[in-house]
Amino acid sequence: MAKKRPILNEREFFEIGHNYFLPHLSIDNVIFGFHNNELKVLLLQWKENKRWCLPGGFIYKDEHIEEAAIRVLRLRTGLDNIYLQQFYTFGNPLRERGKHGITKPKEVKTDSWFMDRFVTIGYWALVEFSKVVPKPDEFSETCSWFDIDKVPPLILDHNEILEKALLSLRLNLNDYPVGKDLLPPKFTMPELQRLYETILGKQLDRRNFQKKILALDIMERLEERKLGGAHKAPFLYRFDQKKYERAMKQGLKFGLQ
Amino acid sequence: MAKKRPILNEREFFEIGHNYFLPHLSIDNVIFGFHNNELKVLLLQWKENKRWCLPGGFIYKDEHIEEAAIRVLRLRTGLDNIYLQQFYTFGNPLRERGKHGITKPKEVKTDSWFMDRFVTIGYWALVEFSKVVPKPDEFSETCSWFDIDKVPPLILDHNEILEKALLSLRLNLNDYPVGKDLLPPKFTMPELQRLYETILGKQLDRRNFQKKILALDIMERLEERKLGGAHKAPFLYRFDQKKYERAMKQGLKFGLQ
DNA sequence: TTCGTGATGTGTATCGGGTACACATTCGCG
DNA sequence: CGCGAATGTGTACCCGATACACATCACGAA
Repeated sequence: MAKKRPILNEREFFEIGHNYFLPHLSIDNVIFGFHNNELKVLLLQWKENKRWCLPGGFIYKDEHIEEAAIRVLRLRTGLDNIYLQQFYTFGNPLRERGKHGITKPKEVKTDSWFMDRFVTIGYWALVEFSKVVPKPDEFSETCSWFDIDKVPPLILDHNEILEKALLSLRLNLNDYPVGKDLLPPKFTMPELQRLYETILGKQLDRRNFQKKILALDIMERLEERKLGGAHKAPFLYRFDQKKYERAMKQGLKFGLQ
Repeated sequence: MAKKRPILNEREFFEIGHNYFLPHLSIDNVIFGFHNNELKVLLLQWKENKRWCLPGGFIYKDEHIEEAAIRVLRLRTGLDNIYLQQFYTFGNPLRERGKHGITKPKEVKTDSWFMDRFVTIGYWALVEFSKVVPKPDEFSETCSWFDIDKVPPLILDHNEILEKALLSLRLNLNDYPVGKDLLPPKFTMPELQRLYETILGKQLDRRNFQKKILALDIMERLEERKLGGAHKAPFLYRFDQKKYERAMKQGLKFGLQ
């Protein structure tokens, strides 16, 4: 699966990267997390112009595009075995870094493939916030989480890509228990509800939410309660892998509108 | 929008096509039609090896990928102003014509970009069967319709692409009145039902189907009936553009499971 | 120690869409 | 002219979705 890949230094990357990567084609990952009752997305800040962007990368000539997306995710988060969902491919001919004020490093004398027009394939992933150690890439000085509703203007069409990822995530909410990936192993019902409310962008009825989620029969209530809050202590829950797999076989519906 | 593009002859296409098209990147269209109560898909047959494939094409260096898809659709069907839905991008590194017994024409002496590994972007379209004049491309001798369940083995991973298109179409059935594009202007309720049954791959109750479809209030019943059948003459219906637009504004659901 | 606050835990009545189903009608054909 | 087969139409029921109320309890303030 994971082949040995050449390691290029920065100058080599710009000058001869096109010998190793597919030209004109890139990957962009929208990596979602959930923390403090807020949906977050992982962004990088460029050294050069201080602007923010989605974590992305390129595809080795003999690499599956999904492999490339997995590689990018691993490099930025340290995480493996994460489900990635391809959601759209963006192919505006104006997707060209030079047309958006991005330049190659001054040390690079030759023309660079990096400045060409790029078609980019978008993937999103759901990760457990606390497990992530954000790591900038070679072009970035920072890699950090942003509240989904406090995302700054991003380079190129990355804001549009993020929007489309969120739409796709919403659609997937009906077919996949997103809490399984976005929450820590033990969580409370209010936390799970807040997650759904954030993704859907609207309020849900507490009692009906609990009824519906529990009816799926894919999680178990623990004896423990979450103490420390200023109010009645809520129960902790945990996804039950066995129950979950059994339910998925029967074709589960998570439709919460 | 539609820019002037150079016209390449066959030899030029193979030998210098990479100067005009994005390398390693292609478009494949899954074009659906409906005729004789059967869902159909448009396929091409290669001159060279007589094998069948999806109509596809390449992307000019300054062309939007969707523009390319529209261009391919127009070239094969003669149709314009058709909605195209991008559904998935296929990026297996083994998508390389040489690895699947496809060769370049013998007249072409140089190596050809055409034989490289390709990532392909899949679109599907719904067209009115009777309006289409299937037209083969330069590499094909035939362009014709196939029943969706009688599709032969196709080149590369085109069967997989077709499968995925069908899945995507099924999902879209809930958000879009497919009959509007796939049926002639006047149609009967049984015809519309057969269309849904074919796409969903299962039987629907006649009375409930009619109730649900009419409840959408996007079509009108005409006075005419369709004569000639061996039984009671069914009414003809027509989609009403005004009603349709009004309904879409309110967020319509075509959920037929 | 007690009490107030505010969030959580649980149950019930109602509404509406979805499903199942039956009988009358009518066109073409033999 | 009557038969067969498909269409036109209406009703009862089921279940999930929604709306909603009251009891419980952890913390913190008095």
